[in-house]
Parts: sequence; structure tokens; C-alpha cells
Amino acid sequence: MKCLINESTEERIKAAAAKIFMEKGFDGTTTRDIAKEAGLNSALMNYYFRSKEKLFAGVFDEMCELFFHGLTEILSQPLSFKEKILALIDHDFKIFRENPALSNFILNELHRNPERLIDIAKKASSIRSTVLEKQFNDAVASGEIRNVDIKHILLLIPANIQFVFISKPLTMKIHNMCESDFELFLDEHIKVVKEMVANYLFLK
Amino acid sequence: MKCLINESTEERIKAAAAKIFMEKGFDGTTTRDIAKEAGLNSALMNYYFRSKEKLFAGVFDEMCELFFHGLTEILSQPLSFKEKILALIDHDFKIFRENPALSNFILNELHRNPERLIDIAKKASSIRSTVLEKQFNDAVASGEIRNVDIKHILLLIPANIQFVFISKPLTMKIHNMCESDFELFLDEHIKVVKEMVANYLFLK
DNA sequence: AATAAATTTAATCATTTGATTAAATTTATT
DNA sequence: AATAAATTTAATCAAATGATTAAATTTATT
Repeated sequence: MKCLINESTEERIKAAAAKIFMEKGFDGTTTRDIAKEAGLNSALMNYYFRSKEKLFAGVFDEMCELFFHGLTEILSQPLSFKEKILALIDHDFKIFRENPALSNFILNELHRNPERLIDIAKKASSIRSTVLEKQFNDAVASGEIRNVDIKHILLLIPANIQFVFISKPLTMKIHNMCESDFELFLDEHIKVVKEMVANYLFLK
Repeated sequence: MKCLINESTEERIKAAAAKIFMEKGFDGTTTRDIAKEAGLNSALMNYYFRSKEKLFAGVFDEMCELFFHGLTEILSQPLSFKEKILALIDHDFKIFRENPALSNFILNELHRNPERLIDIAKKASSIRSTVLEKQFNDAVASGEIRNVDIKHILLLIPANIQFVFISKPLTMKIHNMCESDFELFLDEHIKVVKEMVANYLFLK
């Protein structure tokens, strides 16, 4: 007999799981934490998802989707290499600003279980290695940009964007910032990063 | 009656704890894991250290010491601002290269329990805010370096150094690198980072 | 050697944790 | 309304975990 899944409950579990997993990581999270956050009986998690591990995988995939979706979209747009790089920086800052714990969450999982992220990232990287790499090589050949391995560039950008979020609590305490101070600092930091990358990459 | 502590056993526990905590984080580590790694009875950990938490704190403080010691030493040497920045980059790359999981370990703990790292970092930052900041301001005034808030620079440097280690498993898989490939990549990456930072910071 | 202190071990405790079960309740279908 | 399916709940299990205890062993001191 047909019986639709109660999407509301499933979504509540997922939302609660995302919040707690992001806050405390996989190992630091208990299934009871999640149930409490969602205001539900803890057995429901095993009814909708089969285990803590599978629930985590669902949440993680969604977070990565959030991260990679805009990225691949930018890469497949008809933009110049320079435009793409600057758009990428803006986009990533936006994503992580909306979700300051995301970088920690993803990188922690990369350490705990590399395979999961690698599977997801390989798909996205196939787009890089085709369209973007050609644009990059053309720009190098024409003297528009510095002759450097694109691997370094594709690492520099997330490094400069994500690290400011990863180290947020330290930055705030060391420089006695409140939340709004940090937001202003972020605005400046975006400018610095864009200027530094552009300054290094694009030759006059 | 005088009876010296068996330093060897204590050190074995600490070494084993450092290895396992670094690998699996605080939450992912069990006291039995550590005892097994050290080849000791698990009750010995509570004999030498009083709890898992206190053992972790000891290990963490030592790791931070390792991280901050060379740093403060460089900062207090009679070097120019430029020399200090370039020495800092070299030093940090050296530390993290010797211990690729260190960055993950420290940043994960920053997320899990910010206070612990903040207490340690505040001491080191006091040196920055005195000697280095004066050198920086002088160099800005003399037009030697770009007029930018030093906070951004002190964030850019660890970002560019540490991220390559944090994302190591992803980089290796995406670009089909083996360990020796990655070491070569690291050598290149140091050059790129130094060139990019110097290019941005130091005006001709 | 005798004694006391320090170290190590095996056994065990009390909680916590992920997961299951069977019953109760709600929702859909006829 | 009656029935079946889907959802939710309370109770509970088995394993894992941090920690403790008391006994055994080793080391130092006299």
C-alpha cells in the first residue's frame, strides 16, 4: 500500500544531524545528541537512516554538494580564466561565510575518512582538468598569466579562503574582536586575498 | 622514601598518545588504543596521568610548544621584517613537513576546545604585537612594504603553509601522486607561496 | 636480607553508546 | 468503519569506554 515518507521528520533529523555533526564532528556526536536536537525519539534515526554512519554520509554528501555545485557552475560558464578565478574566490567566500563551520567539517572528514571526499571531489575535478586547464594553459602561452603549475593555484585559493574561517576563534580572541569586528575583518580579507592572488597570477 | 618516576614508561605513554591523538583526534581515540600502541597495561595511563583529558592536554601543550618555540625564536632574532617573514615561512614548512598531521590536530582542537589553544597562542602573540608590529609599521612608513593590516599577513602565511598539509590526501588522489611526487610538489609549493607573499607584500 | 615505596597488572565497575525490538499510535486505503 | 501499512515510542541489549581497585611485582632504602 502506498504510503509517502514523512518528509518533515526525515528533514528534521537531517537538519539536526547536520548541525550537531558540524559542531562536534562524527566521533564527538552521539545519536542521542541528534535526537535531542531534533526533538524526536532516538530510534527514529535508525528507522529513516539505517545507522549513524549512513546518516552522516547523507549529511556530508549534501554539504559537499552545496560546496561543489556553485563551483562547477562557475567553471562551466563562458568566462575568461581571470573572471573564473575571481568568481571562484567570491563564491567560496560566500559559501563559507554563510556556514563558517563547513570548512572544518569537510577537512576533518578528509582526515578521518579520505575516501568519501575523494569520491565526491574526483567528479568535480574532471571538469577542472578539461575546460579550466585548457584556459589556463592558453593564458600561460599568451603571457597573460605567470607560468606556474595550475595545481598550486587550485590549492592557494581554497587555502586563503578557508583558513580564515578555520582559525576564526583564534583570530577573534587574539585581536579582541566581536562578531561584527570579525565580519569587517572578513571583508578586508577577501580584498587582500583577491589582490594577492591576482597580483601573483596575472602579469601586467 | 625517594623513588624516581620511571620516565621511560611515562614517555612511552606520551609518545603513543601523541601518535593516536594525532591520527584519530581526541574523540576518536580510546584509552585502550593508546595502551595498545604503547604496549602497556591501560591502567598505567591513569597512574601517570589522571585522565584521558589530562593526558591529551599534556600532549597538546607539547605539540604547541614545538610549533611556537621556533616561531618566537625567529621573531626575537635581529632580522629585518622581510627576513623574518621568509624565515617564518621556511620554519613553518619544516615543522609541518616533519609532522604532516600536526596542522589538522591543532586546528581540530581549536574547533573542539578553543580556550586551550587561545591560552597558549596569546603568549606567543604578545611577542608579535610588540617587536614585529613595530618593524612592520616602520616598513610600511618607509614604503618598503604594502600598506595593509598586519593581521591579514599573519593569517595568510599559516594559511598557505598549512593548507597544503591539511588537504594532502585529496591532492595526492586527485593528481595521482605517490609520496615522493607529493614531496616534490611540496618543494614547488614552498617556492610559489614565498614568491606570492613576497610579490604582494614587498614593493619594488 | 628486610622493609617500604613505587610501579605494574588483571579484574571489574558504572556509564555511555549505537542499535534493536515489540508494542502503540497515526495515516492511508478500501 | 474496518483494515493494512507506515510511523513513533518506550524499553532494552550488547559492546565499548573511561576509570578504579586491590593484589602482585619491581625497585629503592636501610
